[in-house]
Amino acid sequence: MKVKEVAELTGVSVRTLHHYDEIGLLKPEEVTESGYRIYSAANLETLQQILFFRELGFSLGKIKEIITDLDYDRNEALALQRRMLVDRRGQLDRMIEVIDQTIRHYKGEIHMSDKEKFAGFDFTKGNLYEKEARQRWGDEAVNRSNAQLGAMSKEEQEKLGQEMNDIYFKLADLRQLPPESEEAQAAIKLWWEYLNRMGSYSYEAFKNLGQMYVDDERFTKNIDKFGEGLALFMRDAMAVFADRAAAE
Amino acid sequence: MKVKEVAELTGVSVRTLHHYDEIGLLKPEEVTESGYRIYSAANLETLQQILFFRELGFSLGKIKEIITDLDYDRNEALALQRRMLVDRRGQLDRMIEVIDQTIRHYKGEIHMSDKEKFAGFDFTKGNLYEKEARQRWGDEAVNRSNAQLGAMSKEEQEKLGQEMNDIYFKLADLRQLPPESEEAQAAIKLWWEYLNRMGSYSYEAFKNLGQMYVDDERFTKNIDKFGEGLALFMRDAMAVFADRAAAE
DNA sequence: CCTTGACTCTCACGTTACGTGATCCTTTAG
DNA sequence: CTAAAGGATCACGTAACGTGAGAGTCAAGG
Repeated sequence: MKVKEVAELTGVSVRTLHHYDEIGLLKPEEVTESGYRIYSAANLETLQQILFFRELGFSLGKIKEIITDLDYDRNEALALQRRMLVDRRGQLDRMIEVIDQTIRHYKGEIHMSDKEKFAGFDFTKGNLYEKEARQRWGDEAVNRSNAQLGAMSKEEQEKLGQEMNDIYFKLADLRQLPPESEEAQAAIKLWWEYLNRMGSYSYEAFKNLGQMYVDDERFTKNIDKFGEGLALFMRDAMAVFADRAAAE
Repeated sequence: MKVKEVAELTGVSVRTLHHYDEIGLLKPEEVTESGYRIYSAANLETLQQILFFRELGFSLGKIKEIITDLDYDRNEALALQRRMLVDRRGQLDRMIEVIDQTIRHYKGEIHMSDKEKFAGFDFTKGNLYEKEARQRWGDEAVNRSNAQLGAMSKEEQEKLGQEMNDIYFKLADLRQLPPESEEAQAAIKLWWEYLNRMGSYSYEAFKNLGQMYVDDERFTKNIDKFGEGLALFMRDAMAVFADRAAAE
């Protein structure tokens, strides 16, 4: 397929395709000797991936990193994109809620604080890659959770995925603070509660899981995509949390 | 409130506030003699509006046009924003659907055409202002439709609003073509069908409605916000459509 | 009163992701 | 074989801020 065809099929401009070629994000499978770009079916699939990530607010640079990642897995990516889209939808829901409130506010039916008026705008802009360690939790007793997940409704699954995202983001935001700080501990408590909804953990297991986040580089790598040093931070916070809880 | 306070409350950066001041989009209520920007509660409400429109993809220039419009009505704007957010959510739903399909496609469970793979990406990017003439249709027999609307479920209402939007956008895209062209007629047919779901029209009434779009400047103004000359284009296309249909 | 740290201001250049011609070459349909 | 349509490559333009740099301001504490 030539540029215009691709452009019309996908809705992006020809210039955009040129641009993506220039920056090495999407190089056409073939270039004729006259210089024409020819795109293959595989190219189209890559483009689809690119567009999904772009819609999710990733910079082209990040997208390039992601899709040229050596162990990039399309299926994993799709699952991730799905969760993020569901997240986005949830955000929109909240914004719609805010609008409804605002309308009622102007009607004098209710009162809204300034904070509430902007509650819909907490864009998780720090676009961070996920790739979710959960799939890789073949080690710990976490495979149970997958079985559980299977038994859950789609809605419940989405809710959980969203929640997990939120917790990671929250933790990433706090990672400069000392792990024993109140905020950190409050956030890590959410993580504890989250995990325990997936299958029960002992304080020991929780602490060990944290240790694994830094010992096993697969975990480290994935977690740190939410923010440099997050794995380390989580390990420390989880240890503090477990120790304190056990001492009670 | 000073800049940082506003920034933290609303989630925008200080630089962004500076920028909005620079381009005259949001001037602080007051500036101290030392040059500090002081924002009022009214400023915050304006900012909320700005952020909603921004989230909906409007350029800052457009937003400025909109909110400095003399007969700008906050309540109308909120209603409009709500509809557009619902639209966006619908788009996300479609994208999620596409992802689900794609996943199944890779699993080999189903087949997807290239077209289907990009079905979620028809971003109605031509960000155009609506303000919806419907509210102003006190003239024609269209008040009936409002009564009907009242009897409809929220979901149905949203669906209709979305559909209307889509039709306007489509027509705006085609407005350079001759009104009797196939595409134009196909699009105007959608409009005919849409209206007839709201209450039945004679071909005569339909044609007259089109004429009104250019005669009554309130209509013209509102319609043309979807694109310069759209009202004129619609009148012509509607006339052709009505004449042809009546001739059958 | 004075210092200090947290804010604030104004340039002013940098960045991202393309848009928009201008100019020139290829390809394809009649 | 000759347009018209599509493609290519510069190269500059734009939108919406980000990111220091350098300098003034303000409230709290010593």
